[in-house]
Amino acid sequence: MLDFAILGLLMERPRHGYELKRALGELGFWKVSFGSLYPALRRLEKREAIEATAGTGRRKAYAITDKGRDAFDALLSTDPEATETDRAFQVRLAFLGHMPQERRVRVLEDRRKRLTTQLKTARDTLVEARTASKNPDRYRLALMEHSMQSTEADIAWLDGLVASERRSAPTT
Amino acid sequence: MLDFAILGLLMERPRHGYELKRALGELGFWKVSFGSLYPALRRLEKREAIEATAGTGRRKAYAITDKGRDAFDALLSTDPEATETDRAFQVRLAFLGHMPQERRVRVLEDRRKRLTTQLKTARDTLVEARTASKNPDRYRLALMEHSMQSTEADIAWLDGLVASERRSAPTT
DNA sequence: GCCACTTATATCGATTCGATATAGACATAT
DNA sequence: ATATGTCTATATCGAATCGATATAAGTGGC
Repeated sequence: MLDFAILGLLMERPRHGYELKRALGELGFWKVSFGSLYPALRRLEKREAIEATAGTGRRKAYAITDKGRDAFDALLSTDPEATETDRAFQVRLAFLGHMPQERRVRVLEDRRKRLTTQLKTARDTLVEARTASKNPDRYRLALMEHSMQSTEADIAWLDGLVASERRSAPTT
Repeated sequence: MLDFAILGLLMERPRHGYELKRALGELGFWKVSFGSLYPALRRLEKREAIEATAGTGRRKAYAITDKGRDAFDALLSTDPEATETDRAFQVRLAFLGHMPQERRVRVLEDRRKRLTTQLKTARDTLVEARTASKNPDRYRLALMEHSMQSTEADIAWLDGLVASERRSAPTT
């Protein structure tokens, strides 16, 4: 997954390790650690998906190779599993621009569907926690509520994305 | 961190592994995997912080020991590092009820402060991404905006918690 | 020159993940 | 009754990721 993210970022232009970390971190949902990043770069080098050239000072500039581009395209066109992580979705979203428009909408709506299911489950457990007089801890209740609110906000956000997607190229 | 969460849940009553997974999952912010859970239980057993007794069927009921209670209290009264993870904070929050009231407010406000800083940084990078005419990818921008909105929502939520905290026992 | 700070690459051990194996319990259909 | 399927439950494997730390080069102020 980190590999996917790195390949995606290198699709635009070469970057060195630290810069990749920064670029990923700026997206907001994943502060990758060095302990993840550098081993990932080694992995990708070994697979010949990227290659390092000397940069300024200590820097190593990594560039994506043809093999790497193929790997990226393969990952991009693979449909997400039902078990897809939040993080995996967000990485996918970061590179949605590489997909044809109708697939983009599909990805967004799939995600929406999954979040909706998740929301229903969360709502049920919350109701159950409140009714069953198991007098649940106050802060635990707050956490459940907050998680529900976040999911609701995520759904609304996805709706916004879908809408702007349709605006930019309406489907018949 | 998982160890802390497990100890916290077992402070109330004995539970078996699967139930711990469910209880944690219901809080919404962490779907622990089996691959994390069972090794964690082994760790805690080895440290004699918990002990297993036979339950119904295949079940093993885990109960916290005196050593475990001590360990939990120690973790609870340790101040969070500046580098504290989202997840770590939420675990801490789940057991905030075990703390004296004035410490609770402090924890919440510390967290608020950190989120505010984080928000400022995020806002800056977003502005920079938009202005510097690096014409950033549309979806990457959307991710940044979303992450900011989430942080804002989190802050508002924390404010709510602090308010209700003060209501329930105002400070002088 | 010296100090502090930021940038940058790297590695270590431990935690966590995701997938999978196994099997008992229980309901429903045949 | 028995086959079938679904849910519960414990467990393990290899790999990804984390968090802390080491190291050193570059940068700016004094």
